Amino acid sequence: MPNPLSKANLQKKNATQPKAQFGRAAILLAAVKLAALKGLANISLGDLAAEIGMSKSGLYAHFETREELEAAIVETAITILDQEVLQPAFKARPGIERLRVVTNAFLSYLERKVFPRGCFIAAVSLELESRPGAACDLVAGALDQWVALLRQCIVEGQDLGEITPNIEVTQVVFEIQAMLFTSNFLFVMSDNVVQLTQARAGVENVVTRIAIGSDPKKNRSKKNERRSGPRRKAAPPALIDAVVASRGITPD
Amino acid sequence: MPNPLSKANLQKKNATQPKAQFGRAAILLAAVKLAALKGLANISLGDLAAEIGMSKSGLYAHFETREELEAAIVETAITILDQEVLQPAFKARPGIERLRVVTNAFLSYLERKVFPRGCFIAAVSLELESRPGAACDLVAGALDQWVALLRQCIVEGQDLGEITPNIEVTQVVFEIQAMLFTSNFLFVMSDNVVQLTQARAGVENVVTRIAIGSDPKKNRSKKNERRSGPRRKAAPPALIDAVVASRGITPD
DNA sequence: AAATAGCACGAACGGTCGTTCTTTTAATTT
DNA sequence: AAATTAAAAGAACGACCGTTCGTGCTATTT
Repeated sequence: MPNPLSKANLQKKNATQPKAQFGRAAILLAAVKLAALKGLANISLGDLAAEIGMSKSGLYAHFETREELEAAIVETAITILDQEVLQPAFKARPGIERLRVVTNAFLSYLERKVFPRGCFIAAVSLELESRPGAACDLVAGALDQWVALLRQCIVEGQDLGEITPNIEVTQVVFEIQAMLFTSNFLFVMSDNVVQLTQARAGVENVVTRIAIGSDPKKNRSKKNERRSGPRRKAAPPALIDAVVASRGITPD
Repeated sequence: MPNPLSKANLQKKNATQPKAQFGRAAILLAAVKLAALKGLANISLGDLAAEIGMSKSGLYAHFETREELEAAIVETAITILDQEVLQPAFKARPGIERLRVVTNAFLSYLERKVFPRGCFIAAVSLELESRPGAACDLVAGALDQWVALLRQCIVEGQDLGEITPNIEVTQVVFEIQAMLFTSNFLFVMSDNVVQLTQARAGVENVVTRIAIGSDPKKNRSKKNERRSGPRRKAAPPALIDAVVASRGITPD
């Protein structure tokens, strides 16, 4: 029933506007970026809508509720982390080699600022720990996957004879995680790549301690120049920005 | 000009209520606890007022604005951290001994849950990093103090001949900080004291690597049974709860 | 050509937020 | 005893929040 007297009809505009046409993916990428900057709980639908240039109510064509949006944001971020860090690790050779690949992949992912404020999962995990729901379950699963990958590297190294069987694997995993996790924190706080280098050296110190057949006296600086070397090129632009730009969205 | 017809007069209650009488300190302790649970930016004046049983407007007798309240909260938390961790460290003997004391003090401060969700400074530092102001400056100063203390321990150890002069002090500080910081994160996430033990072992592994005159072959499990032992007693109740209770405030 | 379905809009809702103002009460000072 | 002061209450404000609703475009399907 078309009503020619409706308010909307009275204020009809030229009707030649581009009518942007957003998709779930474009919204989610902007939302992930915003959530990384301000925290998952601190994004408002108004801010998000303004960021991508659409109205608040328009968002409800894609997400039934705010909670569903948050879960979708976390899911998107986990997918990015998976592509950036976990997948490259799974493609690498087992053992210490894989450990070095995951280390470099994670630090590169920090250096390139795939997320504007460090690892997204680390940023939201503390916040979500006290707020159960779908989003919380997703990050818990991602954290489990992450720890399992590190543990797998150590056990593989033991099976291959690279690593002493006489260690507490859990302790080693803790120390490696400590290097990477703290690197994330300090790099965000200081924006100084030295924090990334120190994490690399810290992991290497742990590896030296548990490795078999490496002279424990003085081989603490080189030794990984070719295997994990090709990853040290000029950093491409941050993933989120790249994808968002490719869709013609101007975030700011 | 007493107005006997005022609304307030009409709903006058028995007027024998205790009229609690709060002070800045009592308000701040409850506020610190609330901020530790929900994040500094996520406390509302209404929640805080309800928590301590007074009205929102009553808070404005003590704090001119919300920002001032936030700064005061951070200042209070820093004072607690200082008393719990830094002061005991400064009283200890220099060098490795002091490093062990600060390590144990920090882990004990986590275990006793002085703050309900781990180290308050660590929790709010990321949040404040993107929100300049008085509160941000305070945590930045506290972090600097913390790093300076760890560095001081290492340098002292070198001067005393306990630690090899042939190391990069900054790298060692990074690794020690990594153990403690990650312990904080994982302990909050899992509520499992194993994370504290692993941090202690991790620090000890670093110390073993840089120490002079310690047999690097097999002394990786005991060796700190007496020096840092006396601190492993039954944990007293959390500081905040204790102080709040002593003032007769029932938080929940 | 007509009907349908998916996006996106503006307006409005009830609720909560930080803040201000006025008033009452209790304690202290004069 | 009167005056002053500080602590706290209570009501109200404008702004913003998530959400709903009715409507209008535009492209696809019938």
